[in-house]
Amino acid sequence: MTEPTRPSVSPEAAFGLATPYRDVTCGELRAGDAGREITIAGWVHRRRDYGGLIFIDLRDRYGLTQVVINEAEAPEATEAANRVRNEFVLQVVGTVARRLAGTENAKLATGEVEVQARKVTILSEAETPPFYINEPDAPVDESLRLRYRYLDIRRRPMVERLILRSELVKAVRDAHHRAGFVEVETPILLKSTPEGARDFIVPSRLQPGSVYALPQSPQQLKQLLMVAGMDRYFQIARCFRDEDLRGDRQPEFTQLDLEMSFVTEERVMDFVEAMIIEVSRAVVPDRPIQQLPFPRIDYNDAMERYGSDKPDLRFGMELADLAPGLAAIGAASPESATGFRVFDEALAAGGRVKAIAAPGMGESSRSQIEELVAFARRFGAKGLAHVSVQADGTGHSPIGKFLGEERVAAIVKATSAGPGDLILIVADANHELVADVLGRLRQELGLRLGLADENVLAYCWVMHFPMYQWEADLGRWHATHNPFSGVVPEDEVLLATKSGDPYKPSHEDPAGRARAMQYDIALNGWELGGGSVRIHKRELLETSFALQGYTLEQMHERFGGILEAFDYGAPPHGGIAMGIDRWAALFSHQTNIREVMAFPKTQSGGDLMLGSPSSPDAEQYSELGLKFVGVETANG
RNA sequence: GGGCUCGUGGUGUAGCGGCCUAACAUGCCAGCCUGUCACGCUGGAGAUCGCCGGUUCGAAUCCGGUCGAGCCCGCCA
Repeated sequence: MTEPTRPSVSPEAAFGLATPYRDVTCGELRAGDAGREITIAGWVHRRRDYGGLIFIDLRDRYGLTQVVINEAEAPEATEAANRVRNEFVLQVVGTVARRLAGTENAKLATGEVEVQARKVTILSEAETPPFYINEPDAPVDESLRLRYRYLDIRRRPMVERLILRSELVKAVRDAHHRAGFVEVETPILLKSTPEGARDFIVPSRLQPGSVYALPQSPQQLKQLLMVAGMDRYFQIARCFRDEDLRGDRQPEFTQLDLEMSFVTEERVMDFVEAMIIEVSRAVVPDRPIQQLPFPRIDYNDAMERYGSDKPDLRFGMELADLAPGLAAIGAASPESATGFRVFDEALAAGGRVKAIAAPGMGESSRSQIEELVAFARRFGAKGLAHVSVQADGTGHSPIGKFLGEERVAAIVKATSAGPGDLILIVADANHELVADVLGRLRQELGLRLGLADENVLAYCWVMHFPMYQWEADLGRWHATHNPFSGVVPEDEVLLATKSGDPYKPSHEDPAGRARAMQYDIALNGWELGGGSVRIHKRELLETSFALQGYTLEQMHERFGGILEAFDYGAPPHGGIAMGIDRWAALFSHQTNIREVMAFPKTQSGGDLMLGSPSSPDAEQYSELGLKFVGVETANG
């Protein structure tokens, strides 16, 4: 205590919003405050000048308060107010008064009162802003918003989204602390982690020629924390991936990362589900959760029924398999099973013929259908057949002449389509392609047709992903999600190759049928997160890595730390990572995560406000032992 | 790496071969106005149409390139 005479300040005062510049914020005055002498500060939202009487709407993040300056009563304040323009920062001293009867503004929370100014001080002047800050609905060019992000954030919608995000993170932290989790920070300067995406690299000055990698996720570290006995860890972690951007992908983003020891799949999912419910109710209490407990769907079922591993369950429009109905009718001719060659070929090659029924689209014009065909082709479909269901329930189709009435009727029946619906059919030898194209069509049309209630939160689990996908060009298995994911216990025996040597994998290995203890959480058609129970036994991990084509040396180079740690007593453990940006975006009814990030990057990875990335200066180059050798281009 | 869309006063848009000496709204500036809240009224300033090149008698308008933003495919969970 160097200042023993300094009076102590109460926490109420220290925590309060009052400051030497203001007694109240712009959002809190009510009728009951009438008569108070106050000082208030904020930005000029709008100014209305009557000559002799000036109204100023003063704004801060808490709200808007009307200030009145009456020339007859406050000539000096009027002089200042005459100079005031939009976005000036003011301090106003005055009296809170009820507004004259009939002049209240019901649109404002503070609309019953106004501040009658005695003194107006200009704390800061302002240029005319490059876009409207006081009109939340005015369209603004994206690059202007990003270049002047500090002005964009003054706008109400951004304020609300950033506050919502803050509440989301707070609710997440509260839930985890209550469940005994410890929040541990992990390094940003890290070693390359085997996630599959490109790393961001940071050159080392102390060890020239060496680099750090920014974490794609704290995956290995959280497993090490389990070995370390932390038991329950979580982190709101910044992650980095050097891949091309999308509306739902930024080069740096935030994950809720968590890991638990001595758990099964069930136990992790139980906690995560309860946590999600609690967070949802805390942050968006008005939005109903469609189904509790969350539906749990096997990966294979999700692909069969929705054509997606992140199905939007807010609407039906499930994929229907047309093959059984067509087969029941028998061959159309000795040469053709269905009468339509495209279907015949897909089925003969072991592929699929599947369809969805788009409600009310039966009257679609030729060009509207063409647009759907183009959509399907973009995702690899060779074509898109359609059947429109007539008022009498019969199907009408350009391919009807090949299929015949009976088969068209079978298609209508298989899709449960009704009058006025449009059935869209994809046939291909590749069953994954059929699912993918129809899944994308389903999602697109579900949104276009307004089938998805925008208010509903439809969470669901997707489980039992295949452990591996075959990479034909590399001749090896590749972990579908995380290379540490454990295998479903009864499938452990499948972690083998036909050849018997795990280093000689082939497409026909039993490993291809093994299911992972892997679970994804989807929300309204977005992948919100994914996790797994990990392999904690070293031998099993080595087998799994071998199947993925890693030799022992490669294994040690990339995963040496964790392999060694596993020799010192690793508990069974599992966890999950969830996209905080996506969650906040979905809570805010946004389709782009930029809208819930304070300072996002453009699609080309730049920051228009600060001008990053930028060239290092000469000194930085030499300190780091780096030299720019140019970029290879097509024409040299 | 590729496809598509956009780029016109401060902002948002219109104009899409000559009628453009570029229109509208809003903002901005000045004046008037004592109860508005997207205040109102009057007047004024403000863009050579992202940039470079080409086609043409003539280009904001057509073509090519380039830069920037967005959406998407590939990529990425």
